Amino acid sequence: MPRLTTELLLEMYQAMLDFLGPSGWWPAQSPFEMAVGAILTQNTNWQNVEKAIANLRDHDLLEPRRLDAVAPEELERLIQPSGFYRQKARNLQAFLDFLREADAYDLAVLAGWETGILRNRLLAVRGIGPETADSILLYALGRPVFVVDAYTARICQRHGLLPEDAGYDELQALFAGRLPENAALYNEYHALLVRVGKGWCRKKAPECHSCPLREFSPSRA
DNA sequence: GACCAGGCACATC
DNA sequence: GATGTGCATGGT
Repeated sequence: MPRLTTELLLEMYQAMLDFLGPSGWWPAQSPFEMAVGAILTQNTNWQNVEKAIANLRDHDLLEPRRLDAVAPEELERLIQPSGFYRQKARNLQAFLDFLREADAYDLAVLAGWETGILRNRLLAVRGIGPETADSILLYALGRPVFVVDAYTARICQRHGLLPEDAGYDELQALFAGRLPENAALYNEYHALLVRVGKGWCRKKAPECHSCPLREFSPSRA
């Protein structure tokens, strides 16, 4: 197993960035829209999420107070294309409950919260687990929190960067413990990992020969 | 028609 | 604490 250093992680980052260019994540017009997208994209293709977001936008509902006033059946209908729509309607409502109770319909209010406290509060919301909480913290709120997902795990496993049984927290610590605490870096790093995962490090038929990370293999290190 | 997608909650052992 | 299962749509 290669020794995992800050230098190696930054080399991987640069290799992906050189090859793919900046990602421009997260595609959204407001922090609230990003948070909604983070909930809707759980185990779901982003294309389907875009349809649900477009429905909400068409009804001028990408705003906490108005979305909070929508009937559950109507919310289910609008987000139906994103799949798991009954679950996700409940989850969105739970998130809106949190915002209302925190007096944070204006998400800028959350700027006054310490990151660890806020993360725990998000994790207490039904439907928000580690990845969704961290996505909201990083992409919607600009906190330096490294987001881990299925692609991150797969890439790390394929490249022998960690034991196969590593969990979310270990995976996160692998990056966060070695990289400078920088939200912009974490943002782009995660986005690049997802793009590499989609493009090359697929479950079936991986395209390792042309992968931007092909030089970072266990055999080389 | 099977497989996959930027997870999570809940039940069970 | 680990493992299994339901949730649901749309693209490949």
